[in-house]
Amino acid sequence: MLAQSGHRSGQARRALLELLDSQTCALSAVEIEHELREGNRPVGRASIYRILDELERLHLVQKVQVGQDMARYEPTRAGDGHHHHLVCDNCGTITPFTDAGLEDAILELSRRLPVRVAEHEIVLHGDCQSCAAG
Amino acid sequence: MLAQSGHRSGQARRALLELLDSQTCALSAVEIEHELREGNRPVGRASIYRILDELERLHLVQKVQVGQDMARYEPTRAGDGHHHHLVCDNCGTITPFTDAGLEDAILELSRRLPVRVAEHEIVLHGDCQSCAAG
DNA sequence: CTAGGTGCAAACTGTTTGCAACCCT
DNA sequence: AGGGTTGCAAACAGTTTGCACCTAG
Repeated sequence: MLAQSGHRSGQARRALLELLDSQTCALSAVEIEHELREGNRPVGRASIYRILDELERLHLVQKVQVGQDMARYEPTRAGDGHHHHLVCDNCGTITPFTDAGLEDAILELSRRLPVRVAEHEIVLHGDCQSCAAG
Repeated sequence: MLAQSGHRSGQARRALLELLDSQTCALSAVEIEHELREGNRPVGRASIYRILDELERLHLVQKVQVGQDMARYEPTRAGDGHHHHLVCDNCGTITPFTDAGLEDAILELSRRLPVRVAEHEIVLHGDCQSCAAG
């Protein structure tokens, strides 16, 4: 965890990084606060937002606006972890997925556009498996 | 404007629909309120949100979470109006774009996934033309 | 020792809700 | 006339900020 980009360690920061690293999909700030409290590493709300903001600037986490309510954050892993989200409009469940064809299309599109595309975020809306079945 | 899905007309609703129809890209609730006030058709904040919520349920407008702050709304036109958004991380400008390859990829992906995909939303992050140039 | 990190509580902002007045039909 | 519709203001939730304390280096 090379957050040595001119930053100190600090317990809150460490706890948050460990939590994020153990997660596979996006977490909201509230969920993070709750998880940390459960794990006996309580961290103030303010610190959570401040740290996440910092990590985002360092491109270590990405803020994703899946769903319609609160923001979610997830670590930007090297590529094997790259995925997108399917949100169930019925129950709100968020499911990650990957698709090579989609990535190719975006790559090609990026070349066509007269801008520098740094990140992309894809959100599919629909009914998740359990809701579609019911 | 066939909002006759069991709903009445009302001036606020009419004014909002007319405004949305004249726009080409997504508007935020605050922008909508401002625009309506400018056009001498002031509509209460609450009504704006209520109407937008209703229109979304009727699939006449789509709520898009572009950027990181407030929600934006735009009419769901038959297909010619379908587009996605590129948001400049530097100045916040939002630019619409379309890409057939992307749509194809999503269509194919939808078939592969074990869920019913109703809508999709793609947001590219990067630097817009003016920011990249500066 | 001291600059940066942290927690608390108050301030902010976008969104929602309660309620009384209003106006299409 | 009557129920959906609207506006106002207060309530909410997530996020941000001010400030005093603390801790890593």
